[in-house]
Amino acid sequence: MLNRLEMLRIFCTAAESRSFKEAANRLGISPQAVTRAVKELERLQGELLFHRNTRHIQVTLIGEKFALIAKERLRAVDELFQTSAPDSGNELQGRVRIAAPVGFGHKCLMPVLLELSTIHPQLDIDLTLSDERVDVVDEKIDIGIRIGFMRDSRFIARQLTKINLYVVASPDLINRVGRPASIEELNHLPVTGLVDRNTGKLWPWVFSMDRQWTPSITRFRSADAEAELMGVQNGLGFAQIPDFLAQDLLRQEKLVRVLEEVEPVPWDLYIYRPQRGPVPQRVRLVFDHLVSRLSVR
Amino acid sequence: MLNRLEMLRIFCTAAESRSFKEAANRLGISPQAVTRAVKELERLQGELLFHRNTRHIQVTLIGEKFALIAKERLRAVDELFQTSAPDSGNELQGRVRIAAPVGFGHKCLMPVLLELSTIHPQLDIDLTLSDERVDVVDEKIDIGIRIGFMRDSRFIARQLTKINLYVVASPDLINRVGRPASIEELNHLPVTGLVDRNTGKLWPWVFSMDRQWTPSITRFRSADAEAELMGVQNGLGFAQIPDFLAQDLLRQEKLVRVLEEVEPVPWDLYIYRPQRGPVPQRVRLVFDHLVSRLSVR
DNA sequence: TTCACAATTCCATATTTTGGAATAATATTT
DNA sequence: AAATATTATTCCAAAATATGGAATTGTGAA
Repeated sequence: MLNRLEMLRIFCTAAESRSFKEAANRLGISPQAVTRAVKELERLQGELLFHRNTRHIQVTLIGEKFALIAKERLRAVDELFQTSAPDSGNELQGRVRIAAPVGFGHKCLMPVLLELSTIHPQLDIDLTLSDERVDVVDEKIDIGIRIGFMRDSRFIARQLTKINLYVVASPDLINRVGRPASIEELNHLPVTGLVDRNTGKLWPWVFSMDRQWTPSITRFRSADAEAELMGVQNGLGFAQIPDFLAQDLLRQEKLVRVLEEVEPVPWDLYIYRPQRGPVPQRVRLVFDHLVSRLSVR
Repeated sequence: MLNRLEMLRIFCTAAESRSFKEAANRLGISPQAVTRAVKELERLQGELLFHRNTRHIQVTLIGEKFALIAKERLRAVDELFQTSAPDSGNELQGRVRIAAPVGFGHKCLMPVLLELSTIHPQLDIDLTLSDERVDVVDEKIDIGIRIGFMRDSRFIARQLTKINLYVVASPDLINRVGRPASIEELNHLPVTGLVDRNTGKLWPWVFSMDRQWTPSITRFRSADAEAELMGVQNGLGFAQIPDFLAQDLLRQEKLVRVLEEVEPVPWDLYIYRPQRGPVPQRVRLVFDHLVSRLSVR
């Protein structure tokens, strides 16, 4: 690893991640690369930067101090390469780059953005939908929406709403196989699964009291939540899906909610934008609009 | 050029040099690399950083401003990699260990070191002269001088000067046996040989177009180039010796240069120092002084 | 205990870097 | 004015370096 800048970047990201794997995902590189970079940095510094074994990492005291300084200096150099877009920041005109989870984007964001676009036709909305969280994306956006709070001073964040997760199935499936009375009974019922793109594995279903359950045998699986939802509508199996995807279908009684008594505590959805530089008028406009339209009342 | 840190380093050095070639020498890289790095940086910045043609460079106004900031941030990052010196590295006092080839050491290095020692009497110069490969790491050398580039990222190297190799003999020997008109004729003339301490064999003489010739019968041989030179002065035979040993004697007409038309391409002499750890002030001082006094003009 | 998974190592493969050779352009010398 | 020398540049084959899949090791959880 001769590229010291990348070395620092990897280290700093790792220091803020819960595992090298997570850091690797955020940077869009392989875990091996993280291992290598950290090791090399440790060699250069002559200091252990992480306590780690095969199952756990923990940044050392020295590592933490180093990360603090390195982060700042890294930012300073990165800044040199940000081609200062000579954009007229005070116009209500121009591009606004937004990133959000796929399902939420389709169901909730699009309606609001379409509305906005009608009111302000000069806006050029650039929407990136992805369920992964990638640093590279964060660096190139004006506004982001994601689940979970972001502890990162480079961004300012606001809570938008809470997301409930429902276990649902189509009415005819329930007629055929009945309702599960407990989490365990899911093992004997047909289910569909949502694939985590990072790992290729299924997302575990979550329930109250931090209980989890991961489907083993599925009737259908996909990394696309909406494809899964279609499968569920057509009676392929039970699924756990977020409220914003389910609401319409529940109201139309095309889906039925089950296991309501063990539903997990709702997740928080946040909207955030980078702190960097002056915030162009148009970004503030879109940000404020999204906050007001998507917030819990 | 993916390594942005090196890109900045090259650009900053170029901005302070009178030519890309000079910058390349100072960094121990090729001029092509400088061209490439600057070009790439210009592409990234979308700005012309140098006015230049094939004979001249001139940093632009924008380039100069950029260099000013970049230099500072580069320094900040570099600093992260200088492991905090627990030893009194910041004094202009203390030992500096230098390794160099014997002949070069006597003729070229000593005058400069004596001068340095006068200016900075606190310096303790430890000079190791040897024509064998020295293990720079094990021997804890601070500064080394050797022929040929060292491709080892643990060191930073700079080209010092070029070394020409002359075939010479004393005037009276030439009167007696005449001048060789070709390399082959050396076989029938008295020669002296220089022993390679590593192998015990004679160093081959080198000529243009990669031709080599190894003495078989010699009148005198030694691993000490200056002993050989004395032999040559006293008419023992022809010898191939580096310019810095011959120059004075040639000027005084105590030696005569022959076979000038087949002299080899000059060799490059490099000075280098370990990258690792903090570079003590005194080492930097000596290094820079040697570079400035021993460089090709 | 077994299982699952993260960190790591190894290594073949892919990518990037490198500097020599050739070229082009211009300053300096003849 | 012509010749010479030098420098920036481009191109390309070779060398150096980075990359990630496969296998290994170790650990926490079931």
